[in-house]
Amino acid sequence: MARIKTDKNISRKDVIVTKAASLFREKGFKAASMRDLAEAVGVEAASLYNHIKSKTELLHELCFSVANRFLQKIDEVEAEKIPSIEKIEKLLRFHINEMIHHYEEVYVSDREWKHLADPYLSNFQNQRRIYRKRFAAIIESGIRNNEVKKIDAPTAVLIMLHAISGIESWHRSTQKISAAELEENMVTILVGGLTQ
Amino acid sequence: MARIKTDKNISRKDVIVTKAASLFREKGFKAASMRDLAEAVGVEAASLYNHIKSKTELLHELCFSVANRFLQKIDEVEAEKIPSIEKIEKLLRFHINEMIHHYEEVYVSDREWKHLADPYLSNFQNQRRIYRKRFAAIIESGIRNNEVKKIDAPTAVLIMLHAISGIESWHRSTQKISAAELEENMVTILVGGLTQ
DNA sequence: TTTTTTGGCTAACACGTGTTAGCAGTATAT
DNA sequence: ATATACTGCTAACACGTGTTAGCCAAAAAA
Repeated sequence: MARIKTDKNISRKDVIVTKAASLFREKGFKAASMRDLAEAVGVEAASLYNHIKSKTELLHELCFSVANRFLQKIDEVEAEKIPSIEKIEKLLRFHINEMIHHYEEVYVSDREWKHLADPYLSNFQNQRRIYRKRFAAIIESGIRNNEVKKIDAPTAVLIMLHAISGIESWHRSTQKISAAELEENMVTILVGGLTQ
Repeated sequence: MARIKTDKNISRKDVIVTKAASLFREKGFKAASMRDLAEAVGVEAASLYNHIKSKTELLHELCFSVANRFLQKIDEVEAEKIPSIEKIEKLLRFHINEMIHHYEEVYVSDREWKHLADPYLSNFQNQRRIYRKRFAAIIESGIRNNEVKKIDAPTAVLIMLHAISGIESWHRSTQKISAAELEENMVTILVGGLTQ
């Protein structure tokens, strides 16, 4: 009988959620089956249900744990007393690092949230919309202070967030530049595109 | 008996492919069923098979028709005798307009190609890789000519392509700026991020 | 050691999937 | 008008899905 291996402080459920993130990223939520997941965990499909309620629960957990981290960060950044352009750069760097170091989760949250079921779906979409508005507001205040070009703020947000999701390609590429280089290049281009 | 309606020069297959694009975009390839598609077309599921070979054939057609348009465009742009930065801007504007006016197809090609089956899958990935290399080469020549900042070209490509796929959010948003404004804003930020 | 809880297993379910076979109207060409 | 090619239908298939029930061994608690 093959038990799920756990270290201290990592529940078996956490192991499942982590493997699920990896699988959902690779195949997509719908295409990844519970039998696939079971195999990845080293157990029979039915056994998973000793630890989780449903397949969608896995998606909830992934999506909201990511969303919460971003909301917490924007709370923190908004409260700081620094120029808007620095706030933007801070958020940007946070996004980049999340995408680099929590790749699978962030990617899944970004691409697979469509498959959430209500009420989680509406909830998630709301949080997302609000987050983007708050980000846009920072940019607009940067425009008012002449720190940022006169551009459409929602469009700028859209560009930045999606550009960062391109780190997916970096992860998959064989000849990677270092994470630090990647971060600097992205900041150079994106902040450079806003300022002056 | 409810026939599929067609105008002149539009085959019933084209009608199906178009509806498929819309459905795959909305639900994702795996989650969109042939019965969904049939309903959208106004027919029973089995009837679709008088016009198409399989569900994946629909995905092939969508992915490769988009890919071919982009390859054709980069052929054209590479051949022009203009500064690299202008080539970049031309490609950028082409991408933006494709995403604006052939939204569903381009989106599906971008997000759902994972579900292609070999040999189409390898083929598509190859074309994609080659396209990005050619794009990166243009940027690199721009760097050599001091038209473009010293940045990592593959990273710049990744940013630009993914930023453009963010037009998805524009399509879904209720308060849209005009397509022309969107284009100018994107070019301003992205080209601005590369130059100087 | 004994008892209880935890976590695995097999078997099975109800259902949704893509697809095929065979048939019958309908449009098109002769 | 007759023949032929289209294009729709119903019925059915084989299979993969998420999930539950019921059972038993192993770990944890007593």
